[in-house]
Amino acid sequence: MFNEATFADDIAPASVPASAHVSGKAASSRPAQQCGSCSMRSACMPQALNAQELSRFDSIVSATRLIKRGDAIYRANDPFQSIYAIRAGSFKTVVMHRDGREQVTGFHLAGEVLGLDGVCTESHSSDAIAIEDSSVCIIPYALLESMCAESKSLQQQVLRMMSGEIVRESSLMMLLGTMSAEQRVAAFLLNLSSRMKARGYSAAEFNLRMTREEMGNFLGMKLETVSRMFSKFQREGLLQTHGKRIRIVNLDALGRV
Amino acid sequence: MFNEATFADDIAPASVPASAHVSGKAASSRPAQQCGSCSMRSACMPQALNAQELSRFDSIVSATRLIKRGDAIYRANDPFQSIYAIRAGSFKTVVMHRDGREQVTGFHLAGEVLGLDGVCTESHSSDAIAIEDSSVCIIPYALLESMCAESKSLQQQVLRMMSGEIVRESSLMMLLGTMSAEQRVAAFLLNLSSRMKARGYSAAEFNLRMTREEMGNFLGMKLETVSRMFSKFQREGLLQTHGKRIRIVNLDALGRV
DNA sequence: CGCCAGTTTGATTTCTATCAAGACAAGTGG
DNA sequence: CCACTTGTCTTGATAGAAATCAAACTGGCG
Repeated sequence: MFNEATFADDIAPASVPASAHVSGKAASSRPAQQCGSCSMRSACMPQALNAQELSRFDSIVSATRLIKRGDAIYRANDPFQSIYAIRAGSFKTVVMHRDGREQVTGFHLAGEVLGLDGVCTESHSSDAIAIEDSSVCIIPYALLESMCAESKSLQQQVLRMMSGEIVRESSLMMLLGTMSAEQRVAAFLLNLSSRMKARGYSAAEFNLRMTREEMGNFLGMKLETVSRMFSKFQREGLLQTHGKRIRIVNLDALGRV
Repeated sequence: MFNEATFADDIAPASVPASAHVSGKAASSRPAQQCGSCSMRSACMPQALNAQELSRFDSIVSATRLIKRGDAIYRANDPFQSIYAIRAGSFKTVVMHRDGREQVTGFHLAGEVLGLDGVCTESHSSDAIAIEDSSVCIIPYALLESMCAESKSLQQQVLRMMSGEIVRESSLMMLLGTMSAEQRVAAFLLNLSSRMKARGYSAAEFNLRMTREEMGNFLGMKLETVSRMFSKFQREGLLQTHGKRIRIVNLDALGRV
């Protein structure tokens, strides 16, 4: 049975009562929800829109879709038609090399938008794969583009999102290009911590949704190295781990690594 | 004396007669040129515009600016006001870590656009530094944004450019995250080769504008390693180097590394 | 001509990958 | 309920790649 992800095992944010989530239905596509009543609204794309724009925006968000763990919203070379706002759950985006090696280019949480890589060539250049049962809002790009021409604030929002993605990727290049394995893992944990916090969850204690191998593919190292770094931080008293359960004991020290 | 970069030491493309370049003047800012008569037009931003849009676009390109080797167009944390189209020359973009380590996030040639990282926070997140004497067109972002609201083709062009930058950076993450030093250097040379070719220069023989250290900072390795890989390719008969002068002897084999 | 930034090359160290084995937890089916 | 599978994670031993340290070479330029 499909259960919409609710971070039930993390410390829930006060602003997201469990009832705000739609109870699971196995259908893979459902009518759109209203952005105005979505629990992710403040973190999501239409944050900058006024009431009138919001209702217009609602009308172009055609549907939501449930994605099971391991399934893809889109894959590399799929024709580009829509972008996707994450309503609930988490995803990884992956670029593949012909020889099979893969690089995870990001982990994405609720409120974030996926698929902007497709604008440039009208086909996607990465896979977007759910790392837990998740749901997304489907935003047809052609309609979004049209509405951008009319709404300056939406246009600005889309451009800002794209630019933000560019900046995010630059800092990942910095991580991959200049940091040691130890520093990369620390930076990864801190980044995740602050994003969980921004969503109302505890910054110190949360569950990782990805495996050690996926982390390694993201951080440019092998899963064994990720594991060793976790053990190291634990020995040094910066961290407690129990499988995917993470507890950051000393956030400052982790930042100084 | 300032000499506007003309790749005079590379094999010149037939479509760019030397006279197309403005002769050097030490002034750092000059009136804008007309995009319609610019030798970079086909490779540059306004490629998608019709005559009327082009003239409107010309009017928002306020000026061109000469940048000497080593000087920056903008630096991290500078307020974001304009984006810059490279008329001639080459740049590197660099993100700095507090501890002084730097990651080169890209090398940029004529026709490419710099500064889109600033849209998201209204301040730049990287430095853009000329690696040879260069010139850029200044495109005030506020005006560009306004014109985007009116010209669908310009809006699309800007969105495509941004998306292209996202894709470019993803593939760089792949390079940094999964490839050996040897493969990175090979990929770098091939990439540069194809970009030189796209500009009408020889794909096989060109001058590097950056130092070994800058390449290393880009490729996530030390300058000595870059040098060793060059020597290795040379021993294997894939490449001939003489300082910054590069001659790719076996392009296919370089692609199979 | 000599200086200097940039480059090449060699010797050694350090870090991470690789290979291998075992631990652990969750889930399955008998 | 238990044996068993399976996927994930941890840990250790070793190999391999790149960094570091050091020295010498090159070519351009004042």
